Amino acid sequence: MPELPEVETIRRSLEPVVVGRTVCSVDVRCASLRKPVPPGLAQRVTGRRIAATGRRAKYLLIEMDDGLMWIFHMGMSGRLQHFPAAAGEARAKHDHLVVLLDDDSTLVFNDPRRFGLVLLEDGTTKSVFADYGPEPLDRAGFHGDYLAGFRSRTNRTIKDVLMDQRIVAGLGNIYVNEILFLAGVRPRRRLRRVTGAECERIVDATRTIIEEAIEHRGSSVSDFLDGIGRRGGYQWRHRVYGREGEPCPNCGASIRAIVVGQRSSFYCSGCQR
DNA sequence: GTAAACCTGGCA
DNA sequence: TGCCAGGTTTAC
Repeated sequence: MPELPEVETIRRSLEPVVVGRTVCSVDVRCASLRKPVPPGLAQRVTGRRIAATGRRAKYLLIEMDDGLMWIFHMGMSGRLQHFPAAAGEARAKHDHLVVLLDDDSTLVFNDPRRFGLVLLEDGTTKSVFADYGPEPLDRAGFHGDYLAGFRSRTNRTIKDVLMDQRIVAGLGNIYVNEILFLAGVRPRRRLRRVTGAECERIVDATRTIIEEAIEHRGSSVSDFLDGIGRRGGYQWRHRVYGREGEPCPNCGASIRAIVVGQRSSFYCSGCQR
């Protein structure tokens, strides 16, 4: 589910209802996610106040008032959702973490497939973000020359490169398909064969698509919900993702589906070279 | 590089 | 019943 726009949407929806709240308790109902939930997590956050929310790549950050960073990754099927006091009692299947706040509301991490992650960072160990590339919306870090600079270092496809979190952090399968359509570049093209001008176009398209997607509060392809249970709206605006056989919005040709790097890819053979 | 692995659920 | 899914890591 959540790529950068979805995680940012979750963050924005949670911020007004969780910042300033104090954690009363944490019920870890299932600790076996992609990695085990850190032992002692409940003890370390209970009694602490939530100072801020943040996001890095596809990770949601909850900053505690003692500087401890509480980090969530949604994997493919994770949700982080806030429930007002009255609604807090009903527990659903796959509710792995239930956080009780001091206004009797709850923050619940639910993840059927358990590909998600819950982490704590206090600055004493190597951060999960240590090897991560720039944010796609960071003009200073992610620009045409930066992308072009990888051309001589790799023989990978442009799609594979854009999905690599060490090169640019936060893009996933949906948005890379959309970006490459807007930039007019086929997903199977090798980065080394992509021109400098095309690198610029790809960076521009990235900005356009990601900003649009955030504006529309992310894509609910099957079941994405934000932090207060709302669906996103960007799925209705996908130009190619999931649209095999439908007409290209530009030229009307039939959208094709192929597999690139084991992931479904969609493109228009008329508009993308 | 490429495939398989980790899981569950939904759909044809 | 089999295949597919927004992600990431690990093993040939």
